[in-house]
Amino acid sequence: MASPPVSVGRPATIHDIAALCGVAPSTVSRALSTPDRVNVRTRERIQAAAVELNYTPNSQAKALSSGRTAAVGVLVPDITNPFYFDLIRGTQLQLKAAGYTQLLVDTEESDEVEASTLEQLRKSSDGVIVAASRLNDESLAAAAARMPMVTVNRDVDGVPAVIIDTPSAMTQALDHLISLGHISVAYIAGPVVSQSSARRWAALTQVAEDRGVQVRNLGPFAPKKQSGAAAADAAVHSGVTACIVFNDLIAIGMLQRLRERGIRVPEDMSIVGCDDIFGADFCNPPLTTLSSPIEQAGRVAVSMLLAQLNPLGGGGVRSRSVMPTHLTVRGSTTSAPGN
Amino acid sequence: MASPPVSVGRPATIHDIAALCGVAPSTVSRALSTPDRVNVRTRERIQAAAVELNYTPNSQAKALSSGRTAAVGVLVPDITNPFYFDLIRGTQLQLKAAGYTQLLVDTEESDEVEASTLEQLRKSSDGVIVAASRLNDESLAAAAARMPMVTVNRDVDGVPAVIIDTPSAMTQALDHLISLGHISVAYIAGPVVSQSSARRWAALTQVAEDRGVQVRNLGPFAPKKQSGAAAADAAVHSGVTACIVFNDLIAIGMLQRLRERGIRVPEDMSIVGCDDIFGADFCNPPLTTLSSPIEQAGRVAVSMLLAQLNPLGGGGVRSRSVMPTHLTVRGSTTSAPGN
DNA sequence: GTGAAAGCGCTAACAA
DNA sequence: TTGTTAGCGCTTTCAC
Repeated sequence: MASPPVSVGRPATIHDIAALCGVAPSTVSRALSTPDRVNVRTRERIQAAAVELNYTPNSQAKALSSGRTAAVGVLVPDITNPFYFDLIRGTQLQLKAAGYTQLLVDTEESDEVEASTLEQLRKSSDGVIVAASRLNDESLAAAAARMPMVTVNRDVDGVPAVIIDTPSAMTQALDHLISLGHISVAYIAGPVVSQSSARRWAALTQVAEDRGVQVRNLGPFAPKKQSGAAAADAAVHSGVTACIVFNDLIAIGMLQRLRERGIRVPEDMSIVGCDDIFGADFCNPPLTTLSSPIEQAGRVAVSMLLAQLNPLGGGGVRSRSVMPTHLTVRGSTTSAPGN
Repeated sequence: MASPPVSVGRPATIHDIAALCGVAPSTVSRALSTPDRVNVRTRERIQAAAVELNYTPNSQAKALSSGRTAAVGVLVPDITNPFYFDLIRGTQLQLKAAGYTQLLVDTEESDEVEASTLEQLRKSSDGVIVAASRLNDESLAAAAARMPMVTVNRDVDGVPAVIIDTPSAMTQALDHLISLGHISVAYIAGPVVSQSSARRWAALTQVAEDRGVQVRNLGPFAPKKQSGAAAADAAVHSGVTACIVFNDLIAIGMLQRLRERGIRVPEDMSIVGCDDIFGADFCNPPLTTLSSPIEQAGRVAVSMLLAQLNPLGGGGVRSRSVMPTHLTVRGSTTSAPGN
């Protein structure tokens, strides 16, 4: 690589290019952003000059005058929850491909942080993707009315969403347990503000009724591995022989606790998690769980958001996208105790 | 909360406030950013009006005129590597506390992506934190000369850095293995472009020489769990009885492979990882590994960067910060085979 | 202590 | 096709 002939001073602007080419700055602007609206020869001169001067557009200036920031906010409640890695990677890849910058924010499971972040992002981004929002429906709908938004794992009227196919998931999980002979099952609930958790419980009770088995609700528990101990104790105390757990973080914590207490999984207690996070395949014992294409969910969310931003012809804007789920069975399989 | 008396139209600007208060826009600007340069009474009127109009400064405009973006880029090679969760959370918390926005980018283990990201961030951020850079020393130093930078786990002349205390880490790991009777140890190397890996190997050979034991270098391996299978096979084939592994991701992969092959850990082979990532405590068997305060490393990196940005009085700018390490021993402990 | 005015770098009418 | 002219919302001299 030849050393670039850059004047080491301040970064080049369209004015520098304009001067070098003997044209007006606006022509440079056009040549660079709408090339077909400019004479081929001048365009090429300008593009060459841009390269020579090592020009990079100033995104702030662009944003200020155009009103578009080319940035998208991505809000997750807890960045240390592995569930969000794949989601984040999905959004990041898709956003980058579309020329957008991702502004990732960890809202720390707090509705206040989430609300203030959204307010701030209203000006500094073109739209947001909100995963597992902790806001109530009203606040979320209000925020969505003020800025382009796509939610993930959260269904609110009028807000485009990517969600997991919960009914199918719960059906697969419960049927699996039933096939092992379980008739008394607990649902280990997540945070009360988690719509995912509520949806899972609702779906589960429905299937349970249909199948004629007992399910009981235990919790709520924070979506952390540490919560697993309390959850495990509660499950054991309740006398159930199997648990469907809000997420794998809690489920893995339960596995650890049960092992400490000498309760064997799955011989004495069956556990089914949700999400198939990093770790679910190598914990001890390996965790049976509900898997979904999360990275793809991230990409879909981005596509839906960009469709809102650039409503060019073709199909309308999808308002709801349901990701498939399947049960991943791991470890040894045993009948329910007493069978 | 009373419903805000906001005109639902476009967001308020300092002009709106100025009009409402009968002062000049510049006075509003001063009242809001340098309050002491404004008469107490006008200041209070202005601040009240700002609240009433639900004013939020436009960060783009601020950036354009002031040259400061109040944003900091954070680059990691692979966002799905749990090692970076804690780091990212550390940077995020500290940045938010200081009023900065975090721009997180996954550089996908690619030096090109990293370089172009840095170039782009030069204009759109006030500085960057680069974790485990895949750039060569020259490029990285050049980039650091163009913009405020702090590296994590990467030591380059003239670039402020937060690093792990590698010599101590390797000493602890090797001494632990020696105390179990091992005399033939392999180092499972990470990517060739990883300075961390090189540093660990260098430190390890030094300690090994001092202690009079054999260490051999196996690899390189990609820092992914999938690489663990090849690494495990290589280790077994090499005849060593213990491995010190570049990172926990690979180490966990090795655990899985060894278990498949019926090779017991630690009875037949001892494994020591690095990083103590999510999963190291609940994998099977639990992983003995080297732990460091990674979230704190993130916070320290931010502090060092902000010190560069606001070189106000007090101490000078720290150019190097070394995080402590300790060995976390997990699982059963057994003597080396043959002892 | 406050106002007027000149930009920051770019886009977007509107003319030419 | 290209140039001219206004701004986008804010900071920052420089006067008053």
